[in-house]
Amino acid sequence: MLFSLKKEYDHAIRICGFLAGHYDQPEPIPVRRLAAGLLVSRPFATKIVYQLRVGGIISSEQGKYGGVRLKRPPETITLYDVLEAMGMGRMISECVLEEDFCPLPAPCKIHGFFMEQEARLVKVFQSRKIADFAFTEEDFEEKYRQHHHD
Amino acid sequence: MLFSLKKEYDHAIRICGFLAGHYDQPEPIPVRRLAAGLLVSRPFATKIVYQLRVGGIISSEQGKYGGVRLKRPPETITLYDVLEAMGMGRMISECVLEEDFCPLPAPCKIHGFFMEQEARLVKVFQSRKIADFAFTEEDFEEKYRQHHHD
DNA sequence: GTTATATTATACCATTACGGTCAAATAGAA
DNA sequence: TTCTATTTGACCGTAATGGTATAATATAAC
Repeated sequence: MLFSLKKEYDHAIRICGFLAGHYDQPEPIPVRRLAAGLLVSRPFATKIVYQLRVGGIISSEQGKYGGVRLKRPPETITLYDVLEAMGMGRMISECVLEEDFCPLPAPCKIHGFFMEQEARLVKVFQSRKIADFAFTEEDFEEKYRQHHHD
Repeated sequence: MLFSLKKEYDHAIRICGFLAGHYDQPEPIPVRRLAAGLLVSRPFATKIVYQLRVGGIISSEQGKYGGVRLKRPPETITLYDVLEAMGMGRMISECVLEEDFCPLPAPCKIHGFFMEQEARLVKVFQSRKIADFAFTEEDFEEKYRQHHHD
C-alpha cells in the first residue's frame, strides 16, 4: 500500500484524542484505563505511551494514582506533532536521495509530483489539532461503554 | 511511514513513463533495454512488467525483436491505473472495517479524516496521466546516457 | 528445422518492518 | 513497607518487501 496508517499511529492518535477529552480533569489517566477503554492490550498501550512521552507529547506520573496526561493543551498539539513523535519520518525523501536509483536528473517529474503530495499532506497534518479529535467514554458505542464511577 | 512509495510502484511508473516516451515508435521495447536504461535489474524489471501486463497496462510481444509497449495511448492511462495494476489496494478501509478496533461509532473522526485524505489522493492520482511523466533517453543525466543506435 | 533471443509464469529467498509480548527495574502514594 | 503505577528495552512470530532464479514457451531469422 502506498498510503497506510500503521496501527501504532492510529492508536497513538486515539490515545491523544482520549487524553484531550479528559484534559480538564486534574488526575492523570493510568495506562490500564487507556488500554481497556480503547481496546488495546496493555503492553501495546504501554509501548505507545512510552513513545509519546519520549517524543514530548505526554507527561507521566509514576506510582499509585499515577498515569499520563497531555503535556500541552490539546489546541496546541497538531496531528503532525503526534505522528512525528511516533517516529513517522519524511516519506519520499530517501528515494530521491538514493544514488543511482533513477537515470533522470533529480528531482524527476515523478518524485517531484510525489513530493508535492507529501508536502500537502504534511500541511494538512500540521493544521489539525488534537483538540479536533477529542472524545470521552460518552462518545463510545453503547456496547463498549463502561460505567466507571469516579 | 505513513505515505511511502514502494520501489516496485516507483519503477512501474518510471517504466510506463519510458514507454510513453517511446509510444510513437513502431517496435516494442525489450525488457533488457528497460532494465539497462532505468537502472533496474533484469529480473526485477521482468517482474514489474509481468504485473503491468496482467493488470492490462502494457501489451507484449514474444520472440526475437519482441518486447513491451503501452496498451493504450499514454494520455488515456492515469497514474491511478498503473498503481491499481500493481496491486495498490485502497488504504484506510481495512482499519475501518475491522471489528473491535475502536470503541467509537464508525467512522470515527480520526478515520473520517484519513479517509478524506485518501479520497483526495485518489482523485489526484486519477487526474494525472502517464503522458505527464513521459521521458526518453534524451532526458537522462549525461552519465547514464547510452548512445544506442537504431 | 534449428538456433538465438524474447517474454511468461512461478517458485524461491533474504532482509526488514510490523504488531505485538514479557519482564525486570524504578518510583511514588498510602 | 507495600501496593500500584510507569519505565525501559529485550524479544519474537508473522507478513511484506525487494529482490533472484529458472523452466517453459513463443517467435524471428537463418
